[in-house]
Amino acid sequence: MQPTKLFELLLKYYGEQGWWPSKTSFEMMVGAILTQNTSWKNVEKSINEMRKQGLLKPITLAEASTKTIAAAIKSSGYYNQKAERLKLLAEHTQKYSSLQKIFSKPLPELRKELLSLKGIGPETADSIILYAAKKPIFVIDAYTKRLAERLPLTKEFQDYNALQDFFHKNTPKSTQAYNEYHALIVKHCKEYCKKKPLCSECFLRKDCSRQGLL
DNA sequence: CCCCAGGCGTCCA
DNA sequence: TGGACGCATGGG
Repeated sequence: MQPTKLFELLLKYYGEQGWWPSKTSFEMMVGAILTQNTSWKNVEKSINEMRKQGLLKPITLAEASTKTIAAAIKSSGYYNQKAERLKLLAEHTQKYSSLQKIFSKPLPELRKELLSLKGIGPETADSIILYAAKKPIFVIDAYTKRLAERLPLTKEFQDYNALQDFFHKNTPKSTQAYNEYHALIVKHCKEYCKKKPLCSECFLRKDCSRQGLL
């Protein structure tokens, strides 16, 4: 099946998702770190607690102790690691006068800079580039790999870069489309891709076989 | 009791 | 370069 066709089907079925759920770019970045290998439900609690304590701004977060931060984000798990990494992110942001200055860099340079920060790997960097900096990059996560493997969409699903290249080469480059596409994959997988037996119940399979796309 | 959740850094062959 | 492992809470 073509990636553009999959996008069309998901969009028609679920409608627009309007990601990322956050009020500011910095809050988005905080959420991106907190949600690493962690359910979004647990992250929401942490974000709310951080908001309550005024920790969602670079200035206050950079000045808070890791102990304070860790206590606030406890529900997200790995709280000692994540507290340190959030603090480093806040301090890095503070070094520039604003996030806008960081985000205005060319995409490859921005990606390299994000990847140099402790706790920001490929997925987190790409999420930030897409949802906070609003530049066109396709985010690969566990859901995307799973869907690509189970449909199957392609054989290039083992390696992060290979799967990302596959999407980049086979879809029109669009921030808005990539934003929706990734959100739709997550939405879909949360409902249908948790356990393998459910895959046969997935509406994509019915549509695909009906249209001879599998 | 188990497994999983919108990963990443480190270590080791 | 790639596979194992630690990190840790909350829900099913």
